[in-house]
Amino acid sequence: MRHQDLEEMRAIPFFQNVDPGQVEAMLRGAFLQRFPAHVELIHTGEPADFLHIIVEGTVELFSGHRDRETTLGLSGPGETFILAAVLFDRPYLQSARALVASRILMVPADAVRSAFMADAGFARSVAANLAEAYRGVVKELKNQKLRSGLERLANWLLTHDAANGSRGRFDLPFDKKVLAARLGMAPEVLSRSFAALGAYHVVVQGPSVLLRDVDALRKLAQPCATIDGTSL
Amino acid sequence: MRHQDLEEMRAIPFFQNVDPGQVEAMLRGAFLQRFPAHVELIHTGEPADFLHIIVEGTVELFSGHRDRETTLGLSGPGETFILAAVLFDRPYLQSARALVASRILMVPADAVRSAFMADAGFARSVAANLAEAYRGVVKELKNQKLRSGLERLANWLLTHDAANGSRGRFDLPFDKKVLAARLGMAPEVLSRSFAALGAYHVVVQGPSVLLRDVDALRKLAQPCATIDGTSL
DNA sequence: CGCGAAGTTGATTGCTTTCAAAGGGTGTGG
DNA sequence: CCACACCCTTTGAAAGCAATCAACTTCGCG
Repeated sequence: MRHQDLEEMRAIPFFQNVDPGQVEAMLRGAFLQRFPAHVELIHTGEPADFLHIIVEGTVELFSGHRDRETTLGLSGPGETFILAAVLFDRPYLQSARALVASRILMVPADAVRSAFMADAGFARSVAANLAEAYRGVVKELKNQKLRSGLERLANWLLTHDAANGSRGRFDLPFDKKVLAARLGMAPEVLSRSFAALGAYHVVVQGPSVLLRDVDALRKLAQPCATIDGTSL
Repeated sequence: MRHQDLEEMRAIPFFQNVDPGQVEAMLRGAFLQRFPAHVELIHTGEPADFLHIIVEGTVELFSGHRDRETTLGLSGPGETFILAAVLFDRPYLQSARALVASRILMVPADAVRSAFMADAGFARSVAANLAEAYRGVVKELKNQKLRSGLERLANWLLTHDAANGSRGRFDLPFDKKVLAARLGMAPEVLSRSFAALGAYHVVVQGPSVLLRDVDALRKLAQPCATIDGTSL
């Protein structure tokens, strides 16, 4: 790894408040890898050899069973996956693929476990990361079980708009196909849902989205602090 | 708390490999409370004042939104909830109610946070607990999104039978209403699903379940290590 | 013996998926 | 530069799984 890269890696939030010696030890055996779009990074059921940390890009977490497949979440820069499996040497529960060309820091699992055992600061950092991840999945489970597809879309639009300056206007950050998967619906349903949101003055043209009546949309969506989170 | 109770509390797995001084500090401010059935222990959205540890009984984790309600999981003796919220002083994402009369150890949140900051062993114990909880929710999300109601029931039956000696015969540990909620379906649907499993030689009479053809059931259920877990 | 909750069964509705087909944009190779 | 292929997206039609509403039965318990 280049010196400049190393410095960038040390700045990752996950490594803050961790004994620098332990960070060095983890980075020593790590790879900073570039992956092209669509490449599968890890596969459900395999042993957890590396902790992955997204430096740049977007990753889709998904899993299949029989002939079905479902998207479990999207992750962006600064986020890790899949820490829980790496920590206790368990098989991955999810697969991951790069949605766009991405840079991923791959830290050997045993280096992570060593640091976890040796350094209290890192153990706390790990716990914080796991706590956030846990809360994220719980929110997603509630989102899925308590809302209709239309409501999930409405809330995603509001959350995404808020995260982008509340201008009531933005471009979708990825294909509608991906958004549909993120929201847990078939692409056809997303298309129909966008059409249905016309009644709430949501105007969609290609990737551009215009929210002309945020209040009406909010009334439909009923956003909720214990469901709507910070994930993509 | 009585001396005998204190000893029982110290034996909780969650407290193993933790500095005894920190355990004492946490237990000092803790309550060992008895709750009758149906009582709500914590409520979604409220601040996390206590870490709850189930000593005896069964607790249902659930949450509501608008006029809907969904069960997110069931927990039994030895399990904690909701650690993630307590650790970082965030609002509960889930509500909890006792399904049967239960004994719950309630540890003040600030005592937990103090121990977490002071003791590396406890920090690791917390991380382990969160990792298991995280994996549990991911499994549940996959169970919900990748399987039909009938498949969820079939797998629950197989898992529960295996956890009880694989005798192909057991009694339901709680009302069918609760099982339906656990599996994410309306009680009527559970009833119909049981009827449908007659074709696989599943015989149900009241609370008693008889699996007369485990192979056929397994073929339908297609159990999977990355979905089927250890939860109730 | 009767009340009430739990469970079953039937009928209906609705959300979502699936299958099918067509339009639209982009990139490549001729 | 155009033709074509391919994928994304949309729209239409049909089918399915599950929720809801309603009525009836069963069981436990006072």
